[in-house]
Order: sequence, then C-alpha cells, then structure tokens
Amino acid sequence: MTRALTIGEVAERTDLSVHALRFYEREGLLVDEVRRSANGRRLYSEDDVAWLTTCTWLRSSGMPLAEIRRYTDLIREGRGNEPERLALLRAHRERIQEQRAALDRCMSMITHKLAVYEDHLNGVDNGCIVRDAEEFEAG
Amino acid sequence: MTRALTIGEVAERTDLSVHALRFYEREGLLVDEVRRSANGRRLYSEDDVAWLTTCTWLRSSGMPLAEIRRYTDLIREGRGNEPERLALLRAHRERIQEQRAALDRCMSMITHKLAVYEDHLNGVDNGCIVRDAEEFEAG
DNA sequence: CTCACGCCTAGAGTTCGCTCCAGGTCGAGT
DNA sequence: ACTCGACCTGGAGCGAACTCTAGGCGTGAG
Repeated sequence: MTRALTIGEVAERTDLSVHALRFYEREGLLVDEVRRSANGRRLYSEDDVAWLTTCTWLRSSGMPLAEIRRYTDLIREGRGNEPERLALLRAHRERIQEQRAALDRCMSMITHKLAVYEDHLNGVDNGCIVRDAEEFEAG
Repeated sequence: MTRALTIGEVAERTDLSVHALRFYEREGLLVDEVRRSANGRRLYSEDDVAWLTTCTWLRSSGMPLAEIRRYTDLIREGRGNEPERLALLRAHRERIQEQRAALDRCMSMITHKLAVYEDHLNGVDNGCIVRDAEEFEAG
C-alpha cells in the first residue's frame, strides 16, 4: 500500500486548490470518507486521487457538481444501480457531443473571420465600411 | 430595409431571454445603440440579430461576456484595430482547441466506462467488488 | 371600460463554483 | 523559546451570467 497523501499533495496532483478539495468533500463528492491523521489532518489515498481526477475531467467537460455528486452517490451505494450509472454517463456523452458541435460551429465562424481579416490586412481591400469581419464580404 | 424587430421577436430568434437581451445591452455588448419606437420600446435590426447570434456562438464556446464586450468595443471603434481583433480571435481559437481536447479526454473515459459497465450488465461478471467502472478491470 | 399583454426601468435576488478569512493547532527548524 | 508553514473549522464573500420583482405605460380585443 502506498503512502497517504496530504491535501497539499493532492491539490498539486489534481490541479484543484486545497480550498476546492475541502469544498468537494463537504459537497459529498468523495466516494469514501477521507481518513484523518492523529491530529485531524486529511489523508488521501491513491484511489481518492484517481477519483478526484475523474471528477476534474467530468467538470472540465461541463458536468455540474450536482451530477457528479449523483454519480458518486450511485457508486457509494454499490452494486445494483449500474443501469442508472450507464444512463448518467450516456446523458453526459450526449451533452459532450452537443458541446463539441457548438465548438465546431464557433470554430468555423472564427476561421472564417480570421481569413477575412487576414486578407484585409494583406491589402485585399474591398473598400467597404469596416466593422465586423462579416461585413467585408458584402463588398 | 427589413422591418424592425421587437425584443420578444429577437429573444425567439437568438434563444436569449428578453431579460438577457436587456442585460447584454446594459453590458455594452451591442455594436450600435438600439433604436427605440415612439413609446420607448426597443427596435432591433437584422444586423443586431446577426451580431447577437455571433455573441451567442462565442458564449456557447466559452468566451466570457467581458471579452465579447472587448471585441464589440473594437468593432465599434472602427478601422485600424484589426490586429487586435485578430489576436482576440486567435486566442479564443486556442481556447476552443483546448476545450475540445478536454472534451475528447472525457469522451474516451466515458466510452471506456460505458463499455465496462455494458460488459458487466451482459453477464461478463469478473467477480470483483463493484464500485466505479474502473474497478471492474482489475479482476 | 376593462382586461390582458408586451413592453419599460431600476434594482434586488439567484445559482454555481469556488475563494478567502479569522482564529486556532501542530510539528519541525534555529 | 520562537517562528514558520501546512493544516484545521465554520462561515462570509465573490464574480459570472443571468433572472426576477415591483411598479408603471400603451395598445388592442371583447
């Protein structure tokens, strides 16, 4: 068994602040209760770090903390609710796909605007009033 | 010239609430001052709608309102600051790419967990303690 | 005439996800 | 003996992006 980690060490490894770690704990985002040292300091296991990393990934893809808590609860409950976990993950997968679509839409808009502005700055002056990139096209 | 639109109509077309539209206006997110009817009601042009749509796309790809305002200001200023606009758009393009990477990371994690759970539910019971999907693999 | 409706303003309230503070404990180093 | 740094708690505070409320106006249908 590996050495227990302090909150500071976990903060470094997960890119969460120590404040956020305590906050996540209060919010019930940890599957197991965090162990404590004799003097009351938190002791995290590698499993805790792994789970927190999963949490940060879910967060970075836009899952609200409330839903991560729900997922955590399901895991804590143990066997039997796998269909619910599946449903939750599938729902999130859908949202990720929607987000990706949104990013792609915006990305092509930006690519387009960049092209227009770059043309403009390279002297392809079409002489129309300059406002947003879109307006170059009209001329 | 096309008919001016009421705030309600613009709300429908942009998927922003009327509250949000007034809020955006207060925050200086509109390039031109919104026209008003005789009795003080807002009258939006198709250009306004187009710009607001651009704003919603930028928002949906995670650009903060403060930065949209900055971009709006640059456009309102007129010719001469195209390099700044380019820089702003390029910076946002980078962030979009990072976000996409984050989504992809999370997506493959989810795909993996889904596969593990689905196997499990289809009777591929590997007999280990059931917690998060990851733990199925160990067995 | 009255009623509902859509709009107006100024400003308060809400949700989310932290972030920070005050005040305190502990252990190691000088 | 003293100080420093990392940790503890409970609770306040914050920034973002809305969202809603109160109170009021103008117009059109019944």
